[in-house]
Amino acid sequence: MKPPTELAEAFRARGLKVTPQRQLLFGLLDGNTSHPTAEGLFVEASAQMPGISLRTVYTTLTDLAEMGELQPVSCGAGAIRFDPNVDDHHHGVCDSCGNVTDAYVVGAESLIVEGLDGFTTNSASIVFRGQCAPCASSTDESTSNPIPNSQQQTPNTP
Amino acid sequence: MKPPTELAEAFRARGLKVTPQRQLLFGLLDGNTSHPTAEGLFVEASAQMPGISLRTVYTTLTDLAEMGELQPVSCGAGAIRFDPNVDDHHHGVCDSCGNVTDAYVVGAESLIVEGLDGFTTNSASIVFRGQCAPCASSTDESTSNPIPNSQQQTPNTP
DNA sequence: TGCTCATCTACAACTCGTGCAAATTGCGCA
DNA sequence: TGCGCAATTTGCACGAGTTGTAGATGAGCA
Repeated sequence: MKPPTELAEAFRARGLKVTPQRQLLFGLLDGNTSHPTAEGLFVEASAQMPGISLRTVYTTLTDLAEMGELQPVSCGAGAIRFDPNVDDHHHGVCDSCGNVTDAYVVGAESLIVEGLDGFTTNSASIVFRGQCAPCASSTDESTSNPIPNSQQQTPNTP
Repeated sequence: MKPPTELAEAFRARGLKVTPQRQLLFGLLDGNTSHPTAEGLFVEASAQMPGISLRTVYTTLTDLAEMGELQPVSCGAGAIRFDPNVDDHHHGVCDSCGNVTDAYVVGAESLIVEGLDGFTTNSASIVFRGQCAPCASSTDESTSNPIPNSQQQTPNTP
C-alpha cells in the first residue's frame, strides 16, 4: 500500500476528497500487518477521532480496495479483513486466536488442477488453517497432510 | 457422502433420530454437486415438504458436517455452502454466476510456503476465482497468472 | 467569500446464522 | 399396540456484520 501522502494524491486524482477521517484511516493502515477488520479499524479510529462513523470506515475501505491499495481478505467465518499488503501472497489463519499471517507460496506453477474443465481462472487464494507460533507452543501438535490431494510442507523461509 | 439409507443408520448410531425432514434433506444432498446454501436447500425442501423450517435445515446440515458427511465451504462473500463431496479437494468459484465447482489439485506437495514461520498447518484450502465455462464463453478472456507468486495452469484432466 | 457537490453521520434495514422455549415426534421397551 | 422419554421441530427474536438513505457538513475551486 502507498504511504498516506500518496494515497491522498491518488484520492484527489480520482476526484475523491481527502478528509481528516480518510487521512486518519490512511495512517492506521500504513504499515499495518495485523489484517484488521472494519470494526477493528473503527475502534482505533474512534479512539483518535471520537464521532467517526463506522459507515465512513466502510466507505473508505471500499474505496481503497477499489483502487487496489487494499486487499479484502475473507478467511472463512467472521468479518472481512483488509490487508494493506497487496503483494501476491496468501494467508495463514490461526484457529485458536484468529490471527491472520501473510504467506508466500513458492512452486505454485507446478500445480495441476483437475476438474475445472473450461474454467477461466483469474486468481487463486490459498488459506492455510492451523495454529500460529504462540498458540502452537501451548498445544504441541505436529503438522499432518495440510493440503488435500497430497501432503504439503510448511518449512521456514529458506 | 453416504447414501440416504446409510446416513439414517449413522444418525441412529449416534443416538440421533431420523425424521422425515432429515430424510428429505438426505435425499436432496445425495449426489448433489451444486454446493447448495442452507437457504437453497430450504427452498428445495419447502417445495417437497411445505412447513419445514429453515432452522431445521441449519440443524441437520450442522449435524451432517459434524459427522464428516458434509463439508462447509465458505467461498468469500455470501452464505456458507455445503458440499456433499468430502473428498480432499478444492473449489473454483465463478465470479459471474456464483457457481462453485470442485477442483482437484495435483502437485501441492511441491509447494513451499514462506512467511509462516512456526505456524502449524492443519489444512489448506485453495479457492480459484474466475469464470465457469458457460460464462467464459460469452466473455472471451484468457487466463493470466491465476496463482499469485507465479503463474499456474488449469489444464483439463489428463 | 460563496457556491457546489462529495462526504459524513445517524438511523434503519438487510442478510446470514443462532438461542430459546414450547409443542411435536421418533424409537426403545414392555 | 401403547407408553414414556428425550431428541427434534418450529417460530420468534436476537446478534454480528454490512449496506441504503437522507439531511447536515465541509473540502475544493473560482
